[in-house]
Amino acid sequence: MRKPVIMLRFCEESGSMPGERVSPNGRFLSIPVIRTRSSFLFPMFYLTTAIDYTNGSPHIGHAYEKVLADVITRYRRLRGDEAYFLTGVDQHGQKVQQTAEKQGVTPEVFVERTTEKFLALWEKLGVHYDGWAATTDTRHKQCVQAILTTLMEQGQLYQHAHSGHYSVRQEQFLSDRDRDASGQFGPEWGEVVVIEEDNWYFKLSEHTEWLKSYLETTPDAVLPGFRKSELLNALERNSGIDLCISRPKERLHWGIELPFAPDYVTYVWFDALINYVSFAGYLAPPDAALPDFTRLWTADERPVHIIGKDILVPAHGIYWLCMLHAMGFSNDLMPRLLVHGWWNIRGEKMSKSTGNSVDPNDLADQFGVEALRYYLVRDITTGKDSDFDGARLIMLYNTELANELGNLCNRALNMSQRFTGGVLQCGGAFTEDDLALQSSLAQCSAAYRAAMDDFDVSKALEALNRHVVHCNGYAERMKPWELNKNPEQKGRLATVLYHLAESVAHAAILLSPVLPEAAAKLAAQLDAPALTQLKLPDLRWGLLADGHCIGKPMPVFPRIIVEEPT
RNA sequence: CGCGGGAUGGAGCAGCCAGGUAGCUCGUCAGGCUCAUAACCUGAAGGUCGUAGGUUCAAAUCCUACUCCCGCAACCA
Repeated sequence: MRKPVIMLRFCEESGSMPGERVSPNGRFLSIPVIRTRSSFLFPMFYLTTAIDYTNGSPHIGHAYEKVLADVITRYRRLRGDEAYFLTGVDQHGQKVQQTAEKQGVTPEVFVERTTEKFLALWEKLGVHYDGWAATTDTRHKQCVQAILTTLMEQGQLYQHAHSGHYSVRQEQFLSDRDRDASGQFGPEWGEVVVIEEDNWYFKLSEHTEWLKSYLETTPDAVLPGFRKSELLNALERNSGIDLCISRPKERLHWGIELPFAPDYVTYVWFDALINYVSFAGYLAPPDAALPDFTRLWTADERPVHIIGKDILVPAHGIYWLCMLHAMGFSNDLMPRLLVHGWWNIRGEKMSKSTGNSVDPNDLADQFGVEALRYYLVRDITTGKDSDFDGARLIMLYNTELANELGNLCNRALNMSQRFTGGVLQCGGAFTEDDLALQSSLAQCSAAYRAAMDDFDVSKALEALNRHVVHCNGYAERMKPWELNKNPEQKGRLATVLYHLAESVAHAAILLSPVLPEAAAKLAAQLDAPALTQLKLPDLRWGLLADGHCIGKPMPVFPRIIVEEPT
């Protein structure tokens, strides 16, 4: 069975100009302005997702992974780091070949159609990647072949004849696991014959001892930690087995040809996994229009591969790390594997066959992109599984965004407009309540940052929300609407309103990795669009200047109204 | 004895790795407010943290056994 591969892409290189960039499908993606720093002192943060297999339509799990990667990338830029985000599609393989045949089109045409669905979804969801990894890309093929050639020269590959049971209908070898209870191969396999076939193998077994010690001595090799024990266990059972890396062309022609054996194509993982380096500029000629590999792939800021728990073992945790080791990558150049969980449906694994898959396109249409993005990173602890629930999506959006943050912005700006003509005054003599609010902001911002650094987006949003709630409580206690009735309290009124507006400004910035559009709207209503250009190190009390005039309030998060079923 | 995860007030979760008054959101009940997107704020009820043992001054947290739920089970070349 083929499983989806995940990849990540990267950020703007230092020195590049802000502006528009043409995406692979010819659309324009706006690229955020990156504050440049010395590339020698500050390595780039390189993040990849799995590359999705183009044999079907994207589902909620695909969307989750890409939104998570997008949020993390945006956060790293907010931190002031440079980042590069690579994602893409895995287009080769037998299933694609078969499905294309069924539909009476060439594999090229078929993958182009399917790839378009993914591209359209990422654009819709505001997933802004820097690099697009499509495995049919010539530059990728050249890299795969160059790596194979080198490994061949180094004696890492060998030819071997394998004989076994082969299903003619399914076009695959069968193992004992495929036998039914009576020990026979069932009718679903059609005619089963015993054949012998030559193939090429990678000496995986020569690297497993190294892998074991690498995993045991590297705390952040696999995140979250509990996944590592699973991997180590699998490794125990896996030792002594090499990896077949070829398929004869008579069975599978839709793939990358082995450079030293033209009758074969490359096995999926030896093709797909390499995207992480091929599209990062590994072994690429200077005119390939790819990033500078030495800037992306560094020991100071090791790459992060975001993957689903289904492709940790064996693909990424064993094959990929061993492949890199064989290619000469040292321990301090091994990528970190950030393993996320799954969205289940009513407690069960999502599956097309049971008809319980969820279409992210429909969700975005129904509830809006903002609500969907927020839900996908808010209602799951990174690494664990969660249950998808439309009612919770609505609840979280309505509660935390509409009622709490949206309403805070709305009431703060409205009072400023009505009571002080929209003009803010920083105030002076702070009361205990003022200082408590400032302290809450500082604490929540710190908690937000710590959680985001741990890739725990949900916890970060919870911290942000905590300050918003504090602000609403502050408003209740300070009662600016009462202060407004007493001319002698004008100064006090201005100070209170300033605390609320300033908090909204901070909240907008902290929210921006998750909801960039909403953050921009909040900044616009504060009439301070430059807020969106700030970085975390710039954040301090007093973002809004004394005398600043804010704009008119407008609900940024209109409540989602659920119609009662009759 | 295959592997991993989960079992925490009505619902959904965090906390467990680095033991020390059980926390969050929703829901429920009562009250307050009226600037605001019928939004906001305060208070209350509600939990023997799956079961049984063990370690400890102290266990949701560490150890052992067990029960139930979920997923995976490489190699499939």
